[in-house]
Amino acid sequence: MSSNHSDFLNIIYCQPKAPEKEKDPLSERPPYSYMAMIQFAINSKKNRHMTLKEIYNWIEDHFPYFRNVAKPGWKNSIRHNLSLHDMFVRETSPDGKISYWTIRPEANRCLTLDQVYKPLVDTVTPTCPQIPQVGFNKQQKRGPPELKKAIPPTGGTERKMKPLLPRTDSYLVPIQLPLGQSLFLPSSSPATLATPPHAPSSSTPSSSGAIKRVRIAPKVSQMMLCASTSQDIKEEPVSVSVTPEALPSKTRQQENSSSRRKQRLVLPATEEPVLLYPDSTLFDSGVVSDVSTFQDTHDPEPEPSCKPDPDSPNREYTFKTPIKSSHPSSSTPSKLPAVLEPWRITPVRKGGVLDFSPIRTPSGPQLTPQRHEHTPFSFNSTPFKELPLFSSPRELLTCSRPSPRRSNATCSRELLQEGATNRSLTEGLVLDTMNDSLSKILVDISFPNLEDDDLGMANISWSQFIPELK
Amino acid sequence: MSSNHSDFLNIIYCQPKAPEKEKDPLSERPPYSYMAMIQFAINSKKNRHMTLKEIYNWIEDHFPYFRNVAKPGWKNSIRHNLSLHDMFVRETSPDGKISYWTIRPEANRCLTLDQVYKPLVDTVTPTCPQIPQVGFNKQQKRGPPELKKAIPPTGGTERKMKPLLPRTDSYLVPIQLPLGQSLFLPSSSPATLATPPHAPSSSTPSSSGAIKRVRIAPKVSQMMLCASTSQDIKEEPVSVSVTPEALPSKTRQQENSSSRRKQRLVLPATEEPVLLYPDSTLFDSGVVSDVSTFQDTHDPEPEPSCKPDPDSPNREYTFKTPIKSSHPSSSTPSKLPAVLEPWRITPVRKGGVLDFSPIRTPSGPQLTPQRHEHTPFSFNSTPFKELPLFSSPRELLTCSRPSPRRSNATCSRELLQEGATNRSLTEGLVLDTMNDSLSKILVDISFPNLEDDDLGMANISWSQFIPELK
DNA sequence: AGGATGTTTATAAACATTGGA
DNA sequence: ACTCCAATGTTTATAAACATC
Ligand SMILES: [Mg+2]
Ligand SMILES: [Mg+2]
Repeated sequence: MSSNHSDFLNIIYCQPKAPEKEKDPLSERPPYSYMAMIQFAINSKKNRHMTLKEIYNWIEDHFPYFRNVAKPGWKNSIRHNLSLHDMFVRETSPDGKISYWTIRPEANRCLTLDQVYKPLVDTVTPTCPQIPQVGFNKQQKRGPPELKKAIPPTGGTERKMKPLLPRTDSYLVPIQLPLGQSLFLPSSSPATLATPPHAPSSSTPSSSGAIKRVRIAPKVSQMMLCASTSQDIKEEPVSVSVTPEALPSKTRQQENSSSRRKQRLVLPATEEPVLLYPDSTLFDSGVVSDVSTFQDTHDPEPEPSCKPDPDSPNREYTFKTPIKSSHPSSSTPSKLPAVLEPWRITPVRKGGVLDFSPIRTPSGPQLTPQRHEHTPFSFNSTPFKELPLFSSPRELLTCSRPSPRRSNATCSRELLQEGATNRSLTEGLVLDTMNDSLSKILVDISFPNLEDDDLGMANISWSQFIPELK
Repeated sequence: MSSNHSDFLNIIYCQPKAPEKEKDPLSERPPYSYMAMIQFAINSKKNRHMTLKEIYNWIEDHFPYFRNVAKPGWKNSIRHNLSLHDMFVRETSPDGKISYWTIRPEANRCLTLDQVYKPLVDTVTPTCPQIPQVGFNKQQKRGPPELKKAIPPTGGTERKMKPLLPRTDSYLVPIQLPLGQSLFLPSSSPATLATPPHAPSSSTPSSSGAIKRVRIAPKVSQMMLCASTSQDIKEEPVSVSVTPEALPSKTRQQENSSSRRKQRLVLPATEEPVLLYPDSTLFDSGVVSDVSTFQDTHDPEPEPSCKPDPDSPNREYTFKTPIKSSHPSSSTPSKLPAVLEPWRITPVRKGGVLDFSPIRTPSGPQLTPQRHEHTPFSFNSTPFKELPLFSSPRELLTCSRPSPRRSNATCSRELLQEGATNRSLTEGLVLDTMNDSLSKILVDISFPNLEDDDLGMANISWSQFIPELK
C-alpha cells in the first residue's frame, strides 16, 4: 500500500514485453465515465454542442489514453452513451446537414474538465500506476501490443486529474467542502488495485491475480456543482452539513444510501403520493459557496481551459481523409460470421496490435474476438441508483410553454440554484419519469490532509456524519 | 435455408460432445428481450407487480432456456433491465418489508406472453434451431456443458412463440394487419443464422465461421398493441395504412426510418420549438380494431394463460432457502482479483463447464473469463432509436395532480387509445424528457401467407409502402 | 460473513440510416 | 441513378463494480 516506489515495482513486474502502452502516465485511463467526458467535451464549446467527431477528437486530445491505448471500441462506447443517456440530445443544423450533440440544458451541470483538474501536482507521486499486487499479470484488455504512435504531448492533461467523487448521488445534499485535491483517484492511484475499495473485506488477500479490474467510473458525471432537487420524493429527505473533521479514515465509498435508492416508493397501493418533506431549507446546507474553481454562475460562456476548442474547421474536416487514422480498426465491434480472413488465424493473445496493420479491408473484417470464457461463478452484493431528470416542473404547473427562456440558460439555473424552491405534487409523477439529471447531488469534498496517494483503503461513509441518512 | 431436416444436420454437427443443452427445442432461447419478458412476467399477475424472485421464477417456468442453458448471469441481466428501464418501478410494501417491481402504468402496454404465443404449431418445422451453416461450432457462450436438470415440461412454452416484431418503432403508426402468425422468428428460425438479415450484402458469403450471434432481441418489448403518440415531434409525422399485398419478399428489416430517429430536432439555434404537426388524425389510421387476442380494453384483469401465476405463497418463499438452486453459480458475475484458485489455472478454452464443479467457493471464485481477444476490426453501419416516455402531458397541463385515476388503469388507457388527442407545446419539452414508453408504435403485422419458416431472407421495408417515411 | 437485491458503468455487438465515393 | 461502405445512431446483451439490506 505504501505508494510511490511503484517505479521500481513497475520495472520488476512490467516485463520488457508489451512495448509500454500504459507506461506513459499521460496515457493512463482517466477516472471519468464516458458520460462525464462527453460533458466535458461538449461544455468546452461555447455553442455547447459538438459533432460526434468533435467529441472523439476532444477526448483524444485531452485524454491520450483513448488515442494511444484504448481499443477502438471506445468510440462505440461514446456513441452508446450519447444515445443511452437522454441528457444528450442530438440536434440537427437548420440546413439539416450536420447533427450535433448537445446537453439538455435542464440537465447540464456544466461539468468541465478544468473543474476537475488539480491546480498543481504537489505530490511527489511518480504517477506510476500498477501496484505491487501479486501477478499484475495479463488478462485485462490491453489494446494490441503495438503501434506506439509517438504520443504527442498534445496540450491538455498536464495537471493531475481530480476524479469526480465516485458514487455520489446522495439526495438533496449540495455539499462542498474546503476544496482541496482529489479524494480518491480511481485509476491512476497506486492504491486502486491494492484492494477493492470496499470488497468483501474478508478473504480479499487470499490468493494472487491482480487482474486490473476495469474500475467502474464514479457514476456521477453530472455532479461537481450544486443543484439538488429531491426528486423521487417520498424517501427520507435529509438536509445535512458535513463536518470533515469527523471522518474516520476511509476515503472512498458510498456517498448515498437509504435502501438502494431510486424507487418510486410504495404508496399503500393506488394511493396518491402525498408529497411530504421539509421543502426548502434543504439545499443551502452545503458549502457550495466557496466554489473557487467553479464557473457556472451566469452565462456559461467560454471555457478557461480547453485550448483546442474545436469548432474551427480543421478537426471537423479530417473527416473523410483516412489520414487521421489514430487507430485503424473501426468503431463498432462486430462479429460477422463470415468475412474474417485478415486476422482470424493469428491467435493474437494478449495485446492484439491493430494500428499499422492492413488498412481496413473493405467488408469489415473483424475476427471473432474469442468470446470470453463463460464461467462466472462469484458472489457479490448490491447497491443503488440515480434518479430521473426533469424539465422544470414549475413551468408545467404554470401551464405555460416549457422553455420561456432557454437561449442563454445553457447551464440550467434551476440545477444550480433553485435548490429548495416550490416543488409540487406533479413532481412525484413528472420527475421520476425522466432521466439522468436531477437527483444527482453535486458533491465535491476535498480533504486537504488527504493526498491522492494515501488513500489506501480509507472509506468515507456519509452515514458516519449524516445520521439522517439512516 | 430449407428448414426441417435440421434434425439430421444437428446430428451431424452436434458432436456427441456437449450433452445436449440446446437440443431441447423447448430450451431454445426465446426471441424476446429481457425487457419484454419482464413485462410478460409482471403483467401475468393480477396485481401487476412481482418480486425479483417471482420474476426469475416466472421466466424460468415459461422459458426453460433460462433454467437449463442460460448462464447464471441472466439474472444479473434481469436486474440490470429492471433498474435501467424506468418503465420498471420498484415499490415497497406498506410495511416496507418486501419490494416489488411494477410497470409504470402510463407505460404499460400490457404485453403478455400469450399474446405472442402462436395459437397452434401448424407447420411441420421440427423447431430445431441450428442451421446447417458451416461450423456452428463453439465460440458462443454455452453455459457449462452439464447439469441436465431433468427439464420438467413445466406448463408453458408449448405453443410456438411468436416473436415481437423486431425493431418496430415507426412513429405515429398504429398499424395492425389481418393478424396471422409471426413475421420473423429471430432466434429459432433456421434462416436467422443464414445471412445477416441486412448485412453488408456483399462479401457476406466469404469465408466460414457461423459463430451463432447472440441475436439481439426485437427491441420493441413494449409494442404489440396500439398506442402511438408522436413524441419527439418535429419529425415528419406520417399516417399510413399498410397494404400487405404490396410487400415484395423481404420479411424482416427496418420498421422505422427517418434519419436515425430519436432526436430533439434542430431549432435554428436557441429557437423556440414551435410545435408544428397535423395534430390528431394521425393515430387512427392503423387497424388497431381487430385486435383479437389482445385484451387490454378495460380493467387489465387476469391473464388467460400463465397457469402458474405466482402470488401464491410458495414461490415467494423459496427465498432464503438455498434449496431452489436451479443453477449453482450466482447472479452477478464478478472478477475479484484475488481469490481464484479453483479454476484460474485451467485454461478452459472453449466451453468452460462450471456447473458440477466446486460449489461456489465462498469468496466468489471466478476465473478471469479469459478476456475476449481484443481486436475488433470491422466496419458496420448504423441505425436509430426510440423515444422518451411520458406521463400523460394533458394532466400536467391541467395543473392537476398527476394521477387522478390510476388504481385500475393498469394498462394505461392513454397508451392504447388516446391516439390523436390534444397534444400541446409542453410535450416538446416534457415528452422527450422521459423514457421507454410512448413513441414506440405498436405494430403487429401478420401476413397470413408468410409462415415462420419461409422467411429466408425476405425483408420488409416500411418505405416500400409508406412513401411518407421518406 | 455472505447472499440477495439494486444501481450503474463498461463493452461488445446487432442492426438501422444515411451520406459519399 | 446506383451500389457499397464507413460513419453515425439506437438498442439489447453481458459482465462487472460497487452499494445496501
Ligand atoms: Mg441521448
Ligand atoms: Mg427501473
